[in-house]
Amino acid sequence: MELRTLRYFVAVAEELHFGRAAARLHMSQPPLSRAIKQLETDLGALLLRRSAAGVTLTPAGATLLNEARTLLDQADQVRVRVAAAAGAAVLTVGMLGDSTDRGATRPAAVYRRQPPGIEVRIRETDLTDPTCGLRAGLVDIALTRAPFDETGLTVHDLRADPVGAVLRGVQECVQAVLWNGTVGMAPLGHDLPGELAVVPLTDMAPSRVVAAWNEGDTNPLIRSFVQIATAAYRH
Amino acid sequence: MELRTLRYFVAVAEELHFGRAAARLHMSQPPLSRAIKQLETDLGALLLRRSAAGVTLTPAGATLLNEARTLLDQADQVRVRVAAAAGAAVLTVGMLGDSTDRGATRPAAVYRRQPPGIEVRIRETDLTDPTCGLRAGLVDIALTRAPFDETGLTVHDLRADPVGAVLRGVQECVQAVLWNGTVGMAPLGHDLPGELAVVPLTDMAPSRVVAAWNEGDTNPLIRSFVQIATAAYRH
DNA sequence: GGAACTCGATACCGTACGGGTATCGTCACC
DNA sequence: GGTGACGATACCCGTACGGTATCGAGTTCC
Repeated sequence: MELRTLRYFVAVAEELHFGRAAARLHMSQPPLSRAIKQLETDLGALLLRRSAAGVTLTPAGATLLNEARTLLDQADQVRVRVAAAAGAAVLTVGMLGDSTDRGATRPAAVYRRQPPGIEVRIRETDLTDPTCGLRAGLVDIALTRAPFDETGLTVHDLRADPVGAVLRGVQECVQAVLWNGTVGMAPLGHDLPGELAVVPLTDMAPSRVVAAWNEGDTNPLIRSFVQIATAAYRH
Repeated sequence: MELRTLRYFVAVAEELHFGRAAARLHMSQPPLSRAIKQLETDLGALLLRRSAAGVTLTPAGATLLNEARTLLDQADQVRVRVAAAAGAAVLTVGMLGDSTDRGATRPAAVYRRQPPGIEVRIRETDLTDPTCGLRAGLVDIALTRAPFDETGLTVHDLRADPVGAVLRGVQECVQAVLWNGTVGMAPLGHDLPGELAVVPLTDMAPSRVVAAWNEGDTNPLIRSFVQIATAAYRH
């Protein structure tokens, strides 16, 4: 029973679907199945009932889901506390305007609960700099949207919004195409002003919300922040 | 940062000596050094100061020692709670008379603290059956002394007492050798009746206190009991 | 009722990491 | 300055983790 295995189990137990859980964990389904089975033999208990109707939790599985969540939370806090004891007490987060809603509130709250006051500074930037001042050293970590030039940066996917075309009417479309060769596009899942219509585009790569930081950055708060942000961006 | 790595760190932080910690973990020193270094880069903090005078904890290391201990304790309790939820609620422990002092009290106490009352039954046996009725199915796990016939059993070392020769006087020795080719021997670290003297024997394999259980036994309480017993036998 | 689809399990493979032994570098300490 | 102790380094090997391809069972739909 390792923390990684518990993360796997939590994913499966929350999705109740091996395929989706594997996608969420950025891995393929077979090793995930195997890991869960190993966890079951290790604990000596059946955790999941696999049936054609879907995956359900056994009593042991339900218990483990609760326990594992708190254990993983505590493990995250261990990282933060050690970082604080090591003296790294400030984390500056850069954000684009359009993701302000959910991105930073939760991680900031988690950090503020830590005993030795770690400071999280939020720096909002406009859309002209997708890296929110990462390269300039203005922020330690950026919550932003791909794609952008990733050289020298480490990028971690947080969420993939499907993309839709923003429309007002036929004339508008024609005008838009005439002007710059395309119609307006926006990630779905947001509320747009009332008179606008959005048509989902299925054959287009979804818009990725990502966390990015400078490749060699040793600030230990980055990793824990990414973990918390990952959880926060999953509704 | 995995639980295994944290166990490694706790061992080193408690021993303040890589070699002894490696011995305690039943592994060699180089991979242990490497694992600790990896943990340090993973956490982004220096945990230990290595100097010729010895190993000392940094502030970050001291914090991690505390945090890791509680996290590992909680991980052990997760195992127990899952086992309880799966319905395995009874563990019978067999013990030899001479190890009663420390073996079972601590694990039993830990188990009694668990919410869904897991029952730990203690069964003491005399020295005629070193496996305390393991093969007969009378107990789930035995705390006993090696060596004995280990076929079909899994054996886990808990402690290695150096062996001493028990003496009263020269005549006694001579008599003993004449009688059965040897003098009396006993593991050290125990209080013997006052008039007896004990001479440590250095060239003799130490007496191993071990936990043993039937090889295919799936009772999930066994593993957590072994972990707790291991900790309890280290003073 | 059979064809197609869904989804977890299985088989198999390559690599990476965790473990081992051998050895080095560097301090204390005679 | 020689020697011993101890952590770091170099190197090797086996396991185990993650990958792709495929199977098998169960549901759905025509």
